[in-house]
Amino acid sequence: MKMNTPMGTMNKSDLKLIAVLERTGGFASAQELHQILRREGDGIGLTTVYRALQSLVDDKIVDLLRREDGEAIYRLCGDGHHHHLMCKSCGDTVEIEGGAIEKWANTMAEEFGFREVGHTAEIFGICSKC
Amino acid sequence: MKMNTPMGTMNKSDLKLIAVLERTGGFASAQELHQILRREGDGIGLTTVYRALQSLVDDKIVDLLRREDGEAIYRLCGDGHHHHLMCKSCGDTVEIEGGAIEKWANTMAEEFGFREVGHTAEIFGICSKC
DNA sequence: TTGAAAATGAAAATCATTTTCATTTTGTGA
DNA sequence: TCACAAAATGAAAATGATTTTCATTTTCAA
Repeated sequence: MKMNTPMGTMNKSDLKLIAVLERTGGFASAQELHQILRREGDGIGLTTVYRALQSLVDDKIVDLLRREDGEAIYRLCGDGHHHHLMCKSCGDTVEIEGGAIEKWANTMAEEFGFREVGHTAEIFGICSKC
Repeated sequence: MKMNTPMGTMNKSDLKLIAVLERTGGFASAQELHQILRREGDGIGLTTVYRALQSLVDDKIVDLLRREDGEAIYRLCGDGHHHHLMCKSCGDTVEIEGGAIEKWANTMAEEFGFREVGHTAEIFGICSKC
């Protein structure tokens, strides 16, 4: 059990959200996560769900992506930086290696004199099942 | 059942939006496009802007992407595919080539059996001026 | 035990986007 | 040219996710 996180604090709500995300194991929106917890008898409020997710994203414990309609969806991060391949149809996602992207981002940023560089890169399409 | 508007039958609003997108040449949200038109003296309504953009997206004349906050942003499809390097501080943006990304996206998608593949990739940091 | 800080949640506020609906514009056949 | 139906328009209301406000409860160290 982790006693201290390097960045930010971990409270009960954070842990609840992590637990649900672990259990469901995919992407889910804040609204969906809230419904799941409610259905299980937890009286947690929607506001708290949003706050917990926000803090988990800040601490890089969960990833935030977007559905096609713009709704935010969350998922536990594995260790290290990675990217996603998401099916537009069923929402299935695969975590993928992005070594080429890291290199590309750093090269470009350096070329234009940027510092404190980050990047986003996601691939989407239709998976073989759909 | 109504079919998508064929190239020949575009209405005034569609053309206005295309014109603005051509002129500004990058991404813009519906709200921004509306403001630009208003500023230029066009009394077009926000509803019409949304409707025109929707129909242009349906007709594959413009692309729809998402900002980090989930807001929809639009750009002409014809524009060569490129990516952006944006300053987190002043908002300055540089368009950059993404050949490496195209290759990466296609390779990954193929490996996992995805089709109709698209991708997003943006870099952000602090520019030299800031 | 106690008081301050952190956490919580209900309700209100925001904000992009969509829907409704009454009105205006446009195109077409007579 | 005229009449009229279909298409286009926009103001205002509705929607839905997310954020903010604020009063109350919980936690925790002194």
